[in-house]
Amino acid sequence: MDRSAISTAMQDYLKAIWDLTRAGEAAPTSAIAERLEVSAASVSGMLKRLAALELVVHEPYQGARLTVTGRRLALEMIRHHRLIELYLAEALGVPWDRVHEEAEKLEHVISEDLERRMAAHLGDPHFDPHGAPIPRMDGELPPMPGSRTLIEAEAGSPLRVTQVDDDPELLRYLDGHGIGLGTPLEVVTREPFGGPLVVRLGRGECRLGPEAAHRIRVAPHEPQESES
Amino acid sequence: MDRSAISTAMQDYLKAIWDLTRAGEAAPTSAIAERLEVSAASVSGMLKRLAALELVVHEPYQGARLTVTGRRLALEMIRHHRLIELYLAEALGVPWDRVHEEAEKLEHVISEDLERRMAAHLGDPHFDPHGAPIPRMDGELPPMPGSRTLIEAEAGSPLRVTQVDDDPELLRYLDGHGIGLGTPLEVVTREPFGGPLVVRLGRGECRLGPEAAHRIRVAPHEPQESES
DNA sequence: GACGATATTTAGGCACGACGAATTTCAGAA
DNA sequence: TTCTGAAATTCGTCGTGCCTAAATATCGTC
Ligand SMILES: [Mn+2]
Ligand SMILES: [Mn+2]
Ligand SMILES: [Mn+2]
Ligand SMILES: [Mn+2]
Repeated sequence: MDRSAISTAMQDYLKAIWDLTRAGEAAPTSAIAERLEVSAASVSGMLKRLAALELVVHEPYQGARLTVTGRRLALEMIRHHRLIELYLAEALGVPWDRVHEEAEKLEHVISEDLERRMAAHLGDPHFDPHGAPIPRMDGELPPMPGSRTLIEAEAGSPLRVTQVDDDPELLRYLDGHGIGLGTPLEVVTREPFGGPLVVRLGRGECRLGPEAAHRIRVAPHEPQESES
Repeated sequence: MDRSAISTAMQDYLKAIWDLTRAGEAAPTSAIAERLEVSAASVSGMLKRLAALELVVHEPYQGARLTVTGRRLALEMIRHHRLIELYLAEALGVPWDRVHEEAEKLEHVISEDLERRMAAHLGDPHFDPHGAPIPRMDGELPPMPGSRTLIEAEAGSPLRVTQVDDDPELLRYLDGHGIGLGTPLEVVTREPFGGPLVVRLGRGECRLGPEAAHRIRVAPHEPQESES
């Protein structure tokens, strides 16, 4: 079973299910429907087809999980997606808020040869422009740095940005505040009741809404590890 | 009318019609069918749809021509195709016998922004890896060097290869003989009755079948124009 | 004016994926 | 346990898109 045997819509379903099952639980029909912006009826129908192909296990009313083959195909698409995002950003200077949309189309049509050439050109990278890990060719994910959401981070210790959400609007918002991957920062105060987070950035400070802070992951910053 | 309004199959029909009408005559249904490997009935049906969209003019039983809009869309796809071919060859080292297949899929999904970035990266090139002209953004074709088929070339004068056919098999054959774009050569003798062509290449000679020679275009070689 | 080549129309098929409405199942509250 | 609302599934249908074989029509030529 290789990807030419399934449609691009199926490939997108597999990606969504992979993501929704990260935490270990089966992916509910409604969650898949919301993610892909289709009706629940459409999802039920597709799950049946994917189950017939043995790409998912579908326990009716209990959600869906990927089979080994389904996961392989999902990770292949995710590898394509993230490699393409990084390639576009690095080689062609596409800004990080536009790479996702482009990759969403290209991921389904590049050949395995092109995938390998892009990876080689980039030095077999481990992370995409948003800090998400790029699955290896063998289907393994590179180890992630221990990280937490900016919401969960304790105030007063040095942090650096390790990952941000895909959403173009968020990315442009972060650009406007000078926040990118690797940016060192520190939580100054967290206002209660969903108030903004005050963050120190270099010498300045800025306020981030909790919606944004929830979509930024940070890890402890080790200043002695800086280079150049 | 922009390309997102038509399917990739329609885009491929427009490309085929553009190519078949190069010589000025309308494209016969059967020629389109052969080119795209579909039945004549399919072509008649598609021509009707394309005519309804005012992308072709279809005089029944008299073949099809592109309208101004149809030509614009065809040339946009051809520009994508040839730019992608060159980009893959130059930036990623994809051999010239594989770029066509890859471009055939990518041409339909890249954004206009990506098209511009690739072109800029390549310095707004005029020719693809096979020597075919790359339509400009405004839809004009760059001037071609005066050239003729190797079959038609007179023996005994210095020539250089300016264009070759897309066909992967031919391209690998040429690779095997050390023939590429720009290669200087000279026709030594032409055997009659469809016999092979004897060609001098550097200090060696080689024989080319007429099928191959027909698909290679050459122009007079000007030795004084060599650089480096 | 008939013939063979070419093209079109007709009628139907198939893959794909989506949807609304009706129905079924589940899980938690009463 | 029974009820009930949320979640999921099934059912019937639609729509797009493209293709084909067979029947029919047209064209150019002899
Ligand atoms: Mn992405
Ligand atoms: Mn996709
Ligand atoms: Mn080509
Ligand atoms: Mn194509």
